[in-house]
Amino acid sequence: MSGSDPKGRVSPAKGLDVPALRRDLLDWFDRSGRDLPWRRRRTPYRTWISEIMLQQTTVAAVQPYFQAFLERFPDPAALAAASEDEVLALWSGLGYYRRARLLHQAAGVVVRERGGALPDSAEEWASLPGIGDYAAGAIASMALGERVPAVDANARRVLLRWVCAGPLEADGISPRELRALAEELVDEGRPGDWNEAIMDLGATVCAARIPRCRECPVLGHCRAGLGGRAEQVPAAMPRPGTVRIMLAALVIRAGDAVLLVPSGAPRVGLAPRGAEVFRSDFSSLNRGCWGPPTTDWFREDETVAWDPAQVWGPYLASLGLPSLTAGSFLAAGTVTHTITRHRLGIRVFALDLPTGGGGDPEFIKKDLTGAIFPVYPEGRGQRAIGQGDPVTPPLSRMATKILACGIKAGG
DNA sequence: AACTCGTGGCG
DNA sequence: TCGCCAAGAGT
Repeated sequence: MSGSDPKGRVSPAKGLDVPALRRDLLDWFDRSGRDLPWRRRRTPYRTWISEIMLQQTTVAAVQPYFQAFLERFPDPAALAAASEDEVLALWSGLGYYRRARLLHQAAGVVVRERGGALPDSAEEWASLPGIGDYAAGAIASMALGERVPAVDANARRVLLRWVCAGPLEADGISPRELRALAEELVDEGRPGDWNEAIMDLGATVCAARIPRCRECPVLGHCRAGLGGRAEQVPAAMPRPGTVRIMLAALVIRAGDAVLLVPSGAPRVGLAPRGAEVFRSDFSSLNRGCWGPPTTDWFREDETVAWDPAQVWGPYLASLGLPSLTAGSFLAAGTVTHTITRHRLGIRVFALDLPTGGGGDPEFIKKDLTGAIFPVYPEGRGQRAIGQGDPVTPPLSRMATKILACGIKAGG
């Protein structure tokens, strides 16, 4: 099954006409490659930021974040000098917040241990936090011209389709063999363009579902495509099923301020009767981001009643707030949100505290070691909730949804 | 080595 | 509505 090069060594190229394949794909890339912000001006730093943001994230979602991030942090020194909170605030809504924390850590390493100079080889890049084999290869090839592959899910799918007629064959190819194939194929003169071309092909033509083989510039080189079995390669990996979860969140407002607590803070609020705790440790979820206080996550059936006074009463009493009746709470509605495989139903309650008395924001801040931030009602000045305000802690999208629900219901 | 970590879009 | 997918890395 393996081809051989002119010196007779076994080659992993599996009979591909490598020169013709390179020419056909790069010609297509020159004609049809995507025009993306990080390609307009190629620098190692810009490539680094874009590659981290693009992990498991669509191009459309990344674009506005990329622009704002580079404006605020134009170089590694600026990024390293910022607080983690500020980095996370610019990441808010993008998801996978660990990426932002590792990026910030890596900038610190670059400044402290390398005098601010970014690595100049894939091997050195791979030693930085948050940089794996893929990102190291992508940055080194695209921004430094090093002849290394960048094997992400796109490249893996494209290469397997080229050399395998069906899913069983693809299943027989080890990660080592795939890596060897990828290394052999990288164009000597244009390694970065080659890697980008494979990813563009995978994103726009050689898609995971419903590949558009009739539009493919390299169909003639593709065993799976020529056999009409591209969609079956590689075989889908089994995934854990989704889990339905319920929780409640409390939006405590005092004037134009809202109470926020760190995402890893202990949950507050009692379990509704009949609900089974699914998860109570959130130390690794949305780490570094803030949001309104919430309960644990519960499994429940439809009959469970969430009485806000019962759920939140003891918590509020522990803060020394005056006793509150059920009428003090506003049932703001239910928000749905998905976090990886968890489908959340969030019952949002709002509670207005009188300002100027025992329940003013400073009082809350002191007793909860939480933070407060101003609320901007929807439509006023076109500002999202808390976004862009220097006192605003980083928020996850989940927190933003909860706040929007509570604020909207409150008028 | 399986599991975790966010979010939005699409068929 | 729902499952699948997207420029992965760390543990």
